[in-house]
Amino acid sequence: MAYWLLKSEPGEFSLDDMERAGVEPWDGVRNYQARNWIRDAMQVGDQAFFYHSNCKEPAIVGIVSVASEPYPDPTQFDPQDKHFDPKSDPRRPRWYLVDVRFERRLARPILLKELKARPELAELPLVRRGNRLSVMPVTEAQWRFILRLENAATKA
DNA sequence: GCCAACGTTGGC
DNA sequence: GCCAACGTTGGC
Repeated sequence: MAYWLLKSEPGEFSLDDMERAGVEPWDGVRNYQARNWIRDAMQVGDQAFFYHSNCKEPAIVGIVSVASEPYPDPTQFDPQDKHFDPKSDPRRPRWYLVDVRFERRLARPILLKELKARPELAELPLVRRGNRLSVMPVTEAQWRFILRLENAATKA
C-alpha cells in the first residue's frame, strides 16, 4: 500500500465537503507529474492525507483513501468545464483521476508551519521550496511520523 | 495584495 | 531546441 498527500483549496472543496460527499472523483488535476502518480501508481486502498492549501491556515486536516482504479478525467472533454482541455484526444486521454473516499478527520489540523519545523519531514515535497504539486507521494516513515504528531502536543 | 517559484507557450 | 514572456500556485 502506498501513501499520498492531496491538496485542496477549502474555498473550492474542503474536508467538510469531502465528508459530505463520502466518495468523490478527484478531478481537475492538470499537472503531468501528478497525473503520472495517479495513473501509474495509485491503487485502491492507498491512504492519503487531505491538505488544505491556499487558505488562512494551510494544514493537513484529514485522511482519505483511493476508492477506484485510475480512469480518464471526464472534465477534460467537457467544453463547459473549467478544466476542459481541447488538446486531449478521447482515444488517448491526457488526464486521469481516481475516486477518493473520506476516511476520517484528524484529531487536530497539523499546520504547514509545524510540518516545516520537523527535520524528519525535510524530504516531504510539500515543505520543499517552490513546491506546487497537488498530488504527491508520502513515504511510510513520513506517514507514521505525521500520525504521531496528530496526537502529540503542538510544539511550543 | 504581494511576489517567488515554477510550468507552459510560442517565436525564432 | 532555446528562452523570454506569461499565467498559475500558494505561502505569507
